[in-house]
Amino acid sequence: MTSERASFRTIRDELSRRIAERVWLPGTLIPGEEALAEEFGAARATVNRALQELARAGILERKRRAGTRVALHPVREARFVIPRIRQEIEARGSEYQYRLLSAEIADAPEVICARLSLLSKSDMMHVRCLHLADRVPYQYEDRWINLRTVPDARKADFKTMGPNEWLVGHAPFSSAEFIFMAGAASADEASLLQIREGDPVFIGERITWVKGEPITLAHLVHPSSHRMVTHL
Amino acid sequence: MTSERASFRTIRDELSRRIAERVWLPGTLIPGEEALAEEFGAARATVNRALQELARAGILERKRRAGTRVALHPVREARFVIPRIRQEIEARGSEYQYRLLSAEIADAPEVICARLSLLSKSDMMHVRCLHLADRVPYQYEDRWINLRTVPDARKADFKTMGPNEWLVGHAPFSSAEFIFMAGAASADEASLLQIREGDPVFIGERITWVKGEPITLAHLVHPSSHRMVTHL
DNA sequence: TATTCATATATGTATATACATAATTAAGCT
DNA sequence: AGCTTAATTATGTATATACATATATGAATA
Repeated sequence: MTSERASFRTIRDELSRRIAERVWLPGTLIPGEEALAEEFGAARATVNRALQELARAGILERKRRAGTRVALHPVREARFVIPRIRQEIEARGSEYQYRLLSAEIADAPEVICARLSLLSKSDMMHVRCLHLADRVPYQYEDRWINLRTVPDARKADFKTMGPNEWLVGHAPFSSAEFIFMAGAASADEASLLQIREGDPVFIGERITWVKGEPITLAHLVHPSSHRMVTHL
Repeated sequence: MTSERASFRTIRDELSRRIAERVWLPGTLIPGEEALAEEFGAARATVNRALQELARAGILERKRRAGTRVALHPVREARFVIPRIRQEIEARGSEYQYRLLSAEIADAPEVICARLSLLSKSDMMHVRCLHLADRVPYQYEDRWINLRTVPDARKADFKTMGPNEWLVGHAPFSSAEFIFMAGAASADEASLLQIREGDPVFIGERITWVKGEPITLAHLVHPSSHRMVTHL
């Protein structure tokens, strides 16, 4: 059809186009891999790769023996980059600043333990800090670190480097949970973020694990001017 | 090594483990495809597939000639499902209810046009509606639909079906932008969501396009009890 | 020293082939 | 009819091979 060389990208994009432009309506059974391979003058493996990518993106549904059809209820997914505060701020062309508020070994409250599925309250490090963009408060971070899984954190110096940045280099995670929500600023948060108590704030919570063991729980508070943007 | 059959999953998981457990530290140059293929007793293509998946997940960085290394600054991404309100509510075991507030053809205000990069204010459909979970307000939706790209929307009956649901079936999108933020409830929003004016709300904005043409802009407002949860 | 160029090399992709696996359909049996 | 079993079929995966392509490296050159 196209004079171009067959490529899984070409095929993927063409199929994607047919779906977007409703040549193939949702629910339609599309031709099999063999047929498409012939149509595009490509090998079945090449078509397979294209189809797998589209299935992974959620716009196709594939089943053995039954064939491939255009997703009827496309459970589509979007991605967002897991923000790393320094990069996020510097990428906007702003100057990044960091201020440590407190860092101490302390017993974690009930709530925190429960969130991390920890039985013991002890061996926890509590870090509170502030991230600024162009000298304006950008994010208030309240973090608990599990010293059982990351004992090195005892020796970490959080005066110059944020716990996030430190953890990235010392304790990679294998799984994570992210929660985003809106809330009202507490008195503490308000004074730190230079807003008024009760003002809306954008809150991100992040829990990370390695091999099922909880590493850290971060509670991240932004003033309501913050926007989390992502594309598909 | 393993007595199992070689498989790109086995290889992927094993490499993933080595990275998570810091056998290979960030920045390390890992063995080439040939070497890994030999180690796992698999073909290079199989190793390649495993490596490509890990690279796509952001934990490996690959460059031709230079080889593959463990990402130094893992720009990791997480995914979230693009919420479809009815499914979201029913998945929680709640009863979904829908209430149309208004649907009319109207000129869009400056702001809306700008967001959609539209020159003309006209040919727009403005829909406002409310989604409830177990009879409690769950989301207030304020949506503009571009009738130039989706003329069928004139004939759509938004009394029984939300515009989101209708659009899913009639105008698939090829690209989208999502914005999440916190805000304060306006008087209108407050009375609809049964909260007080000024209370924090979680706001999602969604713009979709087909082939570069804007389809719709949705402004979605949740009470602050709402949580957007996602895993990695 | 700096620049250009050729070369080597690791990854990227395409292909034919083969077999595995899930799931539907048909056949056979009670 | 109801059940079990076998054949069929589309996708899933693995492999050997071949060539494409980006790029690091060192050699040749200005």
